[in-house]
Amino acid sequence: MKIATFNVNSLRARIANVLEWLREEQPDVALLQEIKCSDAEFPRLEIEALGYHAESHGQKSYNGVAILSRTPMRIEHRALGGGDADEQARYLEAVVEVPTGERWKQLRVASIYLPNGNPVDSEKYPYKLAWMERLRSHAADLLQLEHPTVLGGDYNVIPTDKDVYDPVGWAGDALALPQTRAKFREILNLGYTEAFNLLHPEGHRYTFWDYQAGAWQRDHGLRIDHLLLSPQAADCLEKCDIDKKPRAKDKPSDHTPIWCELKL
DNA sequence: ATGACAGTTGAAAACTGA
Repeated sequence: MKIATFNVNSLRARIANVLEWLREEQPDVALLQEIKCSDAEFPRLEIEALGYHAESHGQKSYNGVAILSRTPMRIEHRALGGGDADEQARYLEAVVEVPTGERWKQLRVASIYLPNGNPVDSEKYPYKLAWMERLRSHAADLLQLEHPTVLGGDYNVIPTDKDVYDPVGWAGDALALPQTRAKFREILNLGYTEAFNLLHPEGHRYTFWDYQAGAWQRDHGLRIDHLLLSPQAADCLEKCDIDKKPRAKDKPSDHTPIWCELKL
């Protein structure tokens, strides 16, 4: 069972890259962020032609998340609680049916596009922290189910200094501030395992490289896309890795996919 | 010190992103 997350930076602008990635890597579940299109504009036919069920929580121009699954799924939530005035499409949660030999199991997944929060002296940073608290609260509720759950996506959080090429230069950024990291740890401390860090604690492995200033060529990257596993999912974790190939292709997203393999 | 890159909107230049 391969679950991948990929911030595509516009699904319509990236459709060729995304379809090629799906064909080459064959994830069973793909969590997409920054699709930047409404549900009506979602390129459903091309994706379904590759054998995926597709659900989206889209928005015109900005944000937008989606879940692709090879097997049937049902949507559980289209937003986090506690955000009545929040119009931004940043959350989608589904339960996926997983064939495991003689019987089917269920895996809960969420596609998360956590706010960036810059500039930190604007209203955007408190919005980020409030959104993280809403996520923490919901993540706590999900643990009570005691089911395998993967909360994956673009967290816009650099968890530690080993997850950024220039820790000093980024210390005051919304992605790295102590408050941001502490809120992220609060979620982990509920009982979630950050899959990549568990299997690759060495650090300096990135999922994002800015388009500017030759960041990709110089490996000036950030690790901000994460897969958080409930205890029941972490028990099944076999592999986790960052797939740098899509970032090296023509017209790439500035993010690259990260995936994990679960043996449910 | 500044801008550098890419996408969206909408038809130029502003806004957003990380």
